[in-house]
Amino acid sequence: MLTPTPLADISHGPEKLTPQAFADRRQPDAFQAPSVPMNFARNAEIFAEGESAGYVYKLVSGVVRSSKLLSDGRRQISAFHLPGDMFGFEIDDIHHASAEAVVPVKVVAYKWPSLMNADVSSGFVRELLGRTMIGLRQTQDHLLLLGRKNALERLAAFLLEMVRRSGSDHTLLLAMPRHDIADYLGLTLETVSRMFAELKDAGIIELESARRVSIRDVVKLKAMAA
Amino acid sequence: MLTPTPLADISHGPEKLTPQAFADRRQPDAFQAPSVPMNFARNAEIFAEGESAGYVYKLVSGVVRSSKLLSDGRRQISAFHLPGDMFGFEIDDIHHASAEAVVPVKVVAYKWPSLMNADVSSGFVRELLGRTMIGLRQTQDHLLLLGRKNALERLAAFLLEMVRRSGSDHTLLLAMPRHDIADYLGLTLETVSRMFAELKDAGIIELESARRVSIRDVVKLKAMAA
DNA sequence: CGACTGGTTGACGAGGGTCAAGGACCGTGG
DNA sequence: CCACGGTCCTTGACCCTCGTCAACCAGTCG
Repeated sequence: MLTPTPLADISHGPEKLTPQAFADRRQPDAFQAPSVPMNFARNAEIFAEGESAGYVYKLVSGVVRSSKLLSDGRRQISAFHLPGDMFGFEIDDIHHASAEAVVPVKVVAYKWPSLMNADVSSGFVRELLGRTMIGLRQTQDHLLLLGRKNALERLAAFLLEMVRRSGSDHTLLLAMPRHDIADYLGLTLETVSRMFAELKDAGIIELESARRVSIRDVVKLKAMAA
Repeated sequence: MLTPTPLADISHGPEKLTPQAFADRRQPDAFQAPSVPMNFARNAEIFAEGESAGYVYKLVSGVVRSSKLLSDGRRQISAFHLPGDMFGFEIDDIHHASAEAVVPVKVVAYKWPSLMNADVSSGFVRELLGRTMIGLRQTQDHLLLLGRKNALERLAAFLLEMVRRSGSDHTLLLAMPRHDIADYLGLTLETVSRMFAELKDAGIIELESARRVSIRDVVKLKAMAA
């Protein structure tokens, strides 16, 4: 069930995975404490689809993507997690999506006591219910985007979501490459790139670099998001 | 906890909303009981997006669709609810999707005590968390379908989902029209119709009528669903 | 019988995917 | 210092899947 550890590209991350963090990751039982801090390098896998779900994660810093794969490699990213978000909780101890670090990431892992276990504190269950409900609502909004919006509307909605969640007013530093944005929006990276160009040509955004976006006209952007 | 119930009542009869049922629907406060039985006619609105959420519903018989609309009328159905399912619970007392009866429907409504209210029983919160988590997982699976599968794969997956959830082995009575299937799968009704024809021509299904589907080759159907 | 809802099928075109080439921007090493 | 390799991004040409528009058919109800 536990897949072999693939940390091929640790070297690309500015922040290396320490031996201790590496050990934590696959054998977190070594810790007796209720919460375990962990670090992951860029593109490192936090957990994989199908793996048994022994821990819940709270993101401290960085960005995480949750995704599902089809057998032929098609991928759908269901969410980007930002600091403060929790992820990885499941009802049946099996992860039904995988989670990877988009950039170097710090998390805190909590032992996950099979959800319906009676000795889980009521307050914790309530907190989790709130977070799960919010996640469900966001996912339903995303269904509408994937099922019914065109490419330009999808990118506009994505930029607005990122502005809102990152708390910045009109300048945005995207943590993820075009390929991840494409897999989040149900498009190809080429189409995402073309839509960026279209928004730029319309004077709605400015691209200081591929990852650094300035929103020049939020009103028009909201109008495009449908 | 999860009460399994026989498949939907799919009679097409235009069972009118009785005056009492209509009153229940908009002023359920008239009832003092903790649970209120209600009936809804085909296509009747159970609650609308944006409405305040005073009740949670448990489906007794029939089929319900949950959907969201864009301002120009594009619609995405996020789920079909079958008997035993619960729907309509929200974290902030505002419905973020609308719910309508696909066929004549019987539900039981429970007063919804602002979720984070301390006097909600812990058992109820746990039950709700379980159902919400299952809903979240199904919605994430649907993201993958909408973002990455083609028309034929979508219809195949839909038919398999309906077979599985209705508990039937290989004959299926679809409660919903092509238009609803299309809005669930992110397609047009014409494309849905063409994909039905394609599956029929391939000998994988048989169409005794538009709503009555026999699965002839489940293995091939599963292979098509990707 | 006619009106209405729901479903099928065909012709056509557009939106976005595919394939390919090339540019920008790294960090590393000669 | 520049060359090199790798990753990421952009842009163009072409084409295919699915949406649009329209006609027609099947049931059902009044």
